[in-house]
Amino acid sequence: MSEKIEKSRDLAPRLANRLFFRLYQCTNMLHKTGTRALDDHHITTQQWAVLGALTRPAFEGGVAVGDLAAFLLVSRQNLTGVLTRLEAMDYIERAVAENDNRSRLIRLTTKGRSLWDENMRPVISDYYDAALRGFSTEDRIHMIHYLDKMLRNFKDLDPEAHADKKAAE
Amino acid sequence: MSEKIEKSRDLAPRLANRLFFRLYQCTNMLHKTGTRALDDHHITTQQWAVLGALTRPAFEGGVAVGDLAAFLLVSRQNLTGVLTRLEAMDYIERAVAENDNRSRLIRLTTKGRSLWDENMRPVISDYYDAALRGFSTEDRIHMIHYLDKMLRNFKDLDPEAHADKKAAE
DNA sequence: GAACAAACGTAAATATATTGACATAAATAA
DNA sequence: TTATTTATGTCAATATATTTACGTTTGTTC
Repeated sequence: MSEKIEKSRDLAPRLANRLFFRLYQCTNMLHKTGTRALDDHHITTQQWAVLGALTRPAFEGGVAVGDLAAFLLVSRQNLTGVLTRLEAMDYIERAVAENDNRSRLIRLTTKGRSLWDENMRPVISDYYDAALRGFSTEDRIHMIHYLDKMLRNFKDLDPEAHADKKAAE
Repeated sequence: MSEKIEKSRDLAPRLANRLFFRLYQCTNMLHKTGTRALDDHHITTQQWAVLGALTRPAFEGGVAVGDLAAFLLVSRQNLTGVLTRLEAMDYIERAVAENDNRSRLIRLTTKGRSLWDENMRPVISDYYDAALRGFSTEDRIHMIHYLDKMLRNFKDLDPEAHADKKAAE
């Protein structure tokens, strides 16, 4: 009995280590294979994330830079770089917000919308199918649940993230 | 009945999208909060991953650059950069392998070992506790299982990764 | 109206990320 | 012995990442 307790106490750090290492590896592969999947369209995974976010109905009228950074959980400066390159490719545009002259609303252009709907969507769909092969619907839901929970914990660790608790999907 | 089937078909892409977006966000936060957790020691998350890997018993005698890159699933060139900075801080050393003069074995220095054992370990432990708050042992095991499975899928997607299927933990 | 705060662009410094490519030395295969 | 392959360092180009900081404009509070 006390051996069992001792064993399970010894197990937890190893599991945590293993879990985060796997997460690290998975992410490395996500970026590698994801970017490659969209090579034909010269879109990186971060650009993919931005474009995907902009397709959301809630962002159809445009989203402020700061809000988008908070949603994606990246720094504003880095996002600015990504946005600038997407703008250069005519996939997004920046517009002055009507109710606040300081604010810039980021939104998809027609070209960007077309890229997403006609070029990226099918590739992404195939990619997801391959990456989630063998995952049942229940598996997916469970994994989302775990990632959700972890994300909440990360946000609790980060003082700046508290103001953005509303950034739920 | 056909409505139910239709509904579950409609659900899968949304779940996949949601899952990968969560993964993306989690990773962004992992790097952000993880690096900050080790600010006192000026260690980034990637350096953490390298140092952690080098503490493995199997790598005690040193590990070749290419093997380490394959283990961590990062590019050789990027790893070289990380290693060079760790070497500059005297946390690792490179040694010519005995049985192959072309090969460089990467291993922890005494200083690196001490950094890991005495400085990083406690911080990491606390960090993991916080990041995995509310996760039971079973949750952790399931999460690892899912990540394992996904990693396998990613590797299947990547022609170069096939040679490294042995890189299991 | 003055003081303060916020939104964004920008700059700087540092670290990570990839791919493609090349050169050199060493190991392996023919 | 020669031809081929391999391990690593290096180069180049591009893209992402963070933090700290500053400046300008605009909005909000007192």
